[in-house]
Amino acid sequence: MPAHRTARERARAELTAEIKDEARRQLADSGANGLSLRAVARELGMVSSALYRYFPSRDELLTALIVDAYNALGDTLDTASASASASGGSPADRWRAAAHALRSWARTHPHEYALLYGTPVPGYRAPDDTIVPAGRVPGAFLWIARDAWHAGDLPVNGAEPDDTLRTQARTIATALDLSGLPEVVILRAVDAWTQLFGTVALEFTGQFANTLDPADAYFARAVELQLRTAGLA
Amino acid sequence: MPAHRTARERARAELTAEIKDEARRQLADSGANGLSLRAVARELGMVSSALYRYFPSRDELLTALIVDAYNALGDTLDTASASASASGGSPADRWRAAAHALRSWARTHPHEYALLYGTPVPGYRAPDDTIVPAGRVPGAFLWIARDAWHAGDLPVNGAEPDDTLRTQARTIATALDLSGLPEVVILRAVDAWTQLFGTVALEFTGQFANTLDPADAYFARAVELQLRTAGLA
DNA sequence: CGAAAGTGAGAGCAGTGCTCTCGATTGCGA
DNA sequence: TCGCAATCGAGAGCACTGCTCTCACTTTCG
Repeated sequence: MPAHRTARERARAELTAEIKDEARRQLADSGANGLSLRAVARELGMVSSALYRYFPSRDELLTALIVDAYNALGDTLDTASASASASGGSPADRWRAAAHALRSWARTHPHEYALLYGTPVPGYRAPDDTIVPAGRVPGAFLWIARDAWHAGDLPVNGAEPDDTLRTQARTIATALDLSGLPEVVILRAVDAWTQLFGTVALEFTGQFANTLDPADAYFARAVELQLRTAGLA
Repeated sequence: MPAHRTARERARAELTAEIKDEARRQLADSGANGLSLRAVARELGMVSSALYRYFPSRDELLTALIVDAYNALGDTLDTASASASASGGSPADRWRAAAHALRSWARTHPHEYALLYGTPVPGYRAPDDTIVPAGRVPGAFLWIARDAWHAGDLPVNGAEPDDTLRTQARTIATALDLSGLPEVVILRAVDAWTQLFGTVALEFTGQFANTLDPADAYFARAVELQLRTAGLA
């Protein structure tokens, strides 16, 4: 990012960032439904119509926030995974660290988590700019399996998938840079990711209320099951 | 439901039902965000303020729809499970039937599914009237495990849970009428339910797009994994 | 029969997303 | 350096929302 040339461009970039910051702030304490363009503008001391020079619609603003949130979550997971690795942890330890980081992020950023994995608000749309950052989240976990495989720590077993699943596994492999991994290994890692996601999603939507309520113990147990599913333990 | 006494009571019950029907219709093609009290009233030929005689707020209307949706989903799962059982299916077959029924319901009722398992919109609320019907959904699956256990089809193995998990498992047991089941069996069934939910949720929120896109094959595979997790296969 | 409760209509408040017009400012090419 | 064009903020306005309050009318029940 080079120094912005004209004063206008600099001002525009700054204001765009300020708008996103204020929007993130409102998102954090009112949720996506409560995010109001007018309120953002008000808080920034400008009039609402001026905001449309920067974001053509409320949905575009939300999309920008979604991309940022995916990246923030991706960074969090990468950091957790990397630091577990740096301190001599096994692939299983990395998975544990990343899994707990995911749960923790969801709990500390509920509205952003909801933005990513909650209701796809309007009529089913998946803006193209979101799919790459979105992939970083499962990626953080699949990459652990990849590294374990390359280190020879991962057994190849389990039923051979059929053709459909094989080609879909290959699609995942190319999208997430998992070349060389056998399809079975990929699919088992996906299975484990699915389990992890399910646990977090159930807790998040309150389905554990009154039963598994402080879900710490169950989550820890679920992570161990994920490790067995993925072949990491 | 006895014949309603006064004409007023009858009219009230009918109108309440009509409001919910119209609201459900709007929900089905606009989503929860698009549900407008005024539009419902307009469609019913009444004025918006009159609607508040029947539902004190938009949220109350939504809560009523949520309860109905939980029950509709619960009925669907029960039916699938029961008919698999009636045609001589094993517990595993019942789980398969119910699991596919769950996915199918989610796909055919996306907005209602989103209402149940999507963003908990405002600031974390779980109206008490929803928690019993909500329990029917995991219940439909845990009851399959319970029946299999009583039929002696379910092995008891796996690591013994610690105290926290034991008592939480017992809470689930009393809430869902699973008396007699060992905690390990309950927890393994919960694990399987978590996996199932995760698979549906990931597909639903579009996380499989461009990778596991027609998710039929992967879902079938995931169900088999659930059966092994629960000990049903 | 008459009071009390229930009901619908209408106006109104405060808020929303978004559009359009109108000056003012800025930037770039001639 | 000057002038035109692009960009920008402000303001008014449209069509909508949830919700409240008042007022008249009807039903119910003591």
